[in-house]
Amino acid sequence: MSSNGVARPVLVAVAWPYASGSRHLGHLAGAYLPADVFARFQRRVGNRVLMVSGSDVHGTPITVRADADGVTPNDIVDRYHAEFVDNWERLGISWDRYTSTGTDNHAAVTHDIFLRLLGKGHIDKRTSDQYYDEEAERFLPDRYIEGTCPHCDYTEARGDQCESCGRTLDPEELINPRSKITGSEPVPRQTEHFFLRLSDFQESLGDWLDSREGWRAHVLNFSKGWIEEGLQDRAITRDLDWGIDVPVDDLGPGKRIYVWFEAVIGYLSATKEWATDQDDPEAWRDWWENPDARSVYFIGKDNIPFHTIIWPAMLQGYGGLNLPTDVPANQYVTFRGGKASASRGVGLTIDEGLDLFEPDALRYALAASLPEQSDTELTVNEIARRINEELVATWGNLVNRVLSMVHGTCGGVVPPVGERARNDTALLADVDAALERVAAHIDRVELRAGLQSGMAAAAAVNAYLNATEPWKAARDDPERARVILGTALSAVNGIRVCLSPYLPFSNAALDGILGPVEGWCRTEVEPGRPIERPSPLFAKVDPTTLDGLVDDEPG
RNA sequence: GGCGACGUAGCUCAGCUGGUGAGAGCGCUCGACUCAUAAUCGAGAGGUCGACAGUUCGAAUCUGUCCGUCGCUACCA
Repeated sequence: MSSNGVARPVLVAVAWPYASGSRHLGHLAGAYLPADVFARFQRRVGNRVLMVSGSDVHGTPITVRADADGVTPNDIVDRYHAEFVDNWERLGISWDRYTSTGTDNHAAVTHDIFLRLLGKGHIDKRTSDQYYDEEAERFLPDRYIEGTCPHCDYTEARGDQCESCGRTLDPEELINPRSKITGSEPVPRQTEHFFLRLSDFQESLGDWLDSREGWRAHVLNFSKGWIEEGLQDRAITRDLDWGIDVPVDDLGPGKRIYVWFEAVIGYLSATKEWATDQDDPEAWRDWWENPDARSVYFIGKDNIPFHTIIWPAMLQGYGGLNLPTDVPANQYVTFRGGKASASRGVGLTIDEGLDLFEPDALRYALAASLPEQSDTELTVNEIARRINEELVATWGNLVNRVLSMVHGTCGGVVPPVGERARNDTALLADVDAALERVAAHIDRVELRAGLQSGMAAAAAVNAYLNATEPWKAARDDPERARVILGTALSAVNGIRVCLSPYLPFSNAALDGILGPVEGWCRTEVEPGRPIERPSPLFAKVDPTTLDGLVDDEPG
């Protein structure tokens, strides 16, 4: 909420997962989990949150994958879109709209932006030489050309990169190039493509970036680096038949809009799709045209230039739409020192993670390890350690110990508040301070620190219980025991609000036990409310079930 | 090759524009407690802040070189 307490529109824009394969825990920690924590917090403090994303279904890698599997691109897309939707469901990622770039609406919005930029002269048409497959009668994207790598003599090198030595290539460098489609030798031929004139925005983007405050240093550094090197105009069409068609027909067939030009437009088109679905087609404007609106883009660091350069350039060129308020890109989660990659079998896919751990437990472990400042090394054992030694031991156990005592010594009901002593009110003041600390951290997208502050409050309640020893008071001074336990219960009820953006499932369970809490505050649990014998909020992970898993195998 | 980072206690990480004797969590040691998922709480041990050189009254923090790791390099997204 804004400082004057007025609800503010907050657009939570989240990287569009690419439907070419399973997403892994690195993606989850990089974008989806932080976005969800942030969105849940913003909703709870009363802001008007719209959290949008969808599956990115176009582009060359998907056609390559389809060819390799002997199926259509649609088959690939349908398979992984369904998997993603299932992932989000199981993880409790609270989308307001999760769609895909394959909708008519998205194509229409993309065309609108393309045509506006074309009309304003920010898109122009250029001629270049490109390899052409005469047998297939089509131009070839770099990835569809294979040949021998000039650096390492690997014979299966692709036109964009050699997978053997890892160097990036231009297709002209390949020795004995051949078409991946027909095997014939491709020949250079003139082709036309549309270019986004990024150079038009060199100065305005530089000024904009210079005026950003509170952005992460690595995000700003990287973006300014692009500006300093000089922005190059960039082709935004490709020789492909899988993608959004070009809304002007003077390029001929076999051309599509480049995925990255249209994928970022998804943030806008998904918002419009949501509005239409609300029977309020103009509602999207509140997040895109209202100067008080905030837009926060959750992405991994590999997507930085698309969100801090290209998309802002498109928005500036289009005119009248809000540029990103912040792009708190995360670094990488690494496994065995390398970037997680489902395709190379490094790290766990989201599916695999969910098969091993409860959703809240997995969310906790990842949130505690978010790569906000630097790459963070993760292993399955580290996840289990976070769950067992931190989540279960400090928080899960606290809830269980308090509920058990209330059940056992207060006649199975929440005791009246009674007369609280100084140490009681001091504890509650600590919890209230924690609520403010956590809120400040989450609002600045310092999610690790926010979680840590919440856990510190839980540890303070444990210390309070050790000091006040209600189990002894229950024998000597039952009235005092009831006051202590009522105090502890109130503290728990505040802390679970601190943790609710991170742990939605267990928070919902506590809604059932303690009654729901609205807003970002600590409330007293209603006296007289029955408390049954509790069962643990989280199960401990048995480490022996993890033996021989992914990160113990050669990577 | 070029660009951007990173290398801080056993592990995972904080340390903003240089300045009270270098931090957190976990692990470890010792102690307390026994309500609680053998959970909790307290105390303690443990670091030449990658190496070397420099700037400075003073550097983990600035500069340079080197070593190591990683990412990006605009047709992967």
